Amino acid sequence: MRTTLQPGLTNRLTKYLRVTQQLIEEGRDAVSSKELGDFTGINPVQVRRDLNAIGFSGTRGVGYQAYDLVEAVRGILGLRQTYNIALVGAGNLGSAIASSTILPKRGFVIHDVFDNDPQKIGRTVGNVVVKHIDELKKSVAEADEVIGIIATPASAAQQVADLMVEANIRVILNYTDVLLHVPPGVTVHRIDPTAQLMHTLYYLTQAEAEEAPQTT
Amino acid sequence: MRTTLQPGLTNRLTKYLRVTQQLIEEGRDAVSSKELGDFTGINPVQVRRDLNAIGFSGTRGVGYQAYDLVEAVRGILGLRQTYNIALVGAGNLGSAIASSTILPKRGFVIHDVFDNDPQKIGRTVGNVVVKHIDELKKSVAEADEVIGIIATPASAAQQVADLMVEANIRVILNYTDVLLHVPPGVTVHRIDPTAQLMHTLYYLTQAEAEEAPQTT
DNA sequence: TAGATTGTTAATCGATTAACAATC
DNA sequence: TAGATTGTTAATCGATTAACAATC
Repeated sequence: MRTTLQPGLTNRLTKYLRVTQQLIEEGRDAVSSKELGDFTGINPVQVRRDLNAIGFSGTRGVGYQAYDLVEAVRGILGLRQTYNIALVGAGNLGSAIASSTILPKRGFVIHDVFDNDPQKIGRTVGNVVVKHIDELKKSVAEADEVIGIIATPASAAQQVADLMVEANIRVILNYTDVLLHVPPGVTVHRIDPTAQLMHTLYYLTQAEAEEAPQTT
Repeated sequence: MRTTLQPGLTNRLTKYLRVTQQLIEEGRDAVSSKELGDFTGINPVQVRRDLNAIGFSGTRGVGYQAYDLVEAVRGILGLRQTYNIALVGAGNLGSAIASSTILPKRGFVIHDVFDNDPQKIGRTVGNVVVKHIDELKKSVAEADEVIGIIATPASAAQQVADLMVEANIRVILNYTDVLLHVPPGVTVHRIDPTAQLMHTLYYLTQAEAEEAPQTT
């Protein structure tokens, strides 16, 4: 019965979701389209149209009920389940990711951590005991993991990606700056802040204080 | 003489830049609009139009000369200079960021690292000696830093942001999931992979294997 | 009541798609 | 030559902007 939503719309919905969740943590009850626009860089009229499009109404003069909004969007995006994640790399970066609450708060669980350094196998990062990378395929199958995170040195990234693809991982978060080559059907997201920096600095230096919303 | 380019265009140019730089590292000489499109999620026709718009031409049947493309885009975006960065937080995440080559490769130098933990002051992360957070304002002024990175626990993020604003930092990279409140003129970029994950998972589960380009 | 904010329309603008000639 | 890819036009689609009535 549910129709597939447009990419643009789902993309924006995820942004409203994260901002609203954070505002709730600050103790907020209602949120306006203007606020959502400010924090996401999306036009407030577009925000209202989007919420309308998913059948969610606000109150004139007040805004949208924050908690209900979160629930509505989670339902529509099919985000009521949790997802297990396989993390490769137990160095500083991997440890930071495994210990952070950002992912678990949104329904993502770092279920397994892998490394190839014998010194690190058996140690605990976050709540998880580090396993040898050779066990990746087996663990991924057992825990039904579709998401993999690469937090290794750049030199190992493609090799790890290959292992993940072979293990049937469908979404890869790549924290290195290597351009991973993967077959169609596997999605790679590169976590690299420099694009945003470059874009912002262009406006800072060239246009001196133009627009520059608090993006993503 | 130089006109300010459209936000959409500069945003896309930064993506072409990073992809092309990486392809050069792989030893590539030429790059096609189709490849740039695949790795950035941008339509190849748009890629060609954009490169045309900045006066950069390719060779039919071959593609665009990679090195020249990088130089052209860097020139247009005003990215020939380097920028000093103030990083706050010398834990796992801060250490990982300070040791990574991603930023220096693109002209961003982690010039100062700060923490408030006496145990960490004086230690070296990356190539930098950790200073006490109280020295932030002075160091930022001395090294002319306009970019700040927050890699602290979430509970300290807003406080650090306030210090950065006071020190005249103009662009903040926020690795926590706190929604920072900053005055107009200061841009915040939140590094949070969950929006991308949620978007991709929607298509993976609802629409089973629709589009899903290698974004960013 | 007055202020704030939603809901909605119309106009404009920017991006995507399709199609194809030009040319390396 | 044949294949690949650029350069460019026209049509469509989606997002932004402006403007304002409705209503809490």
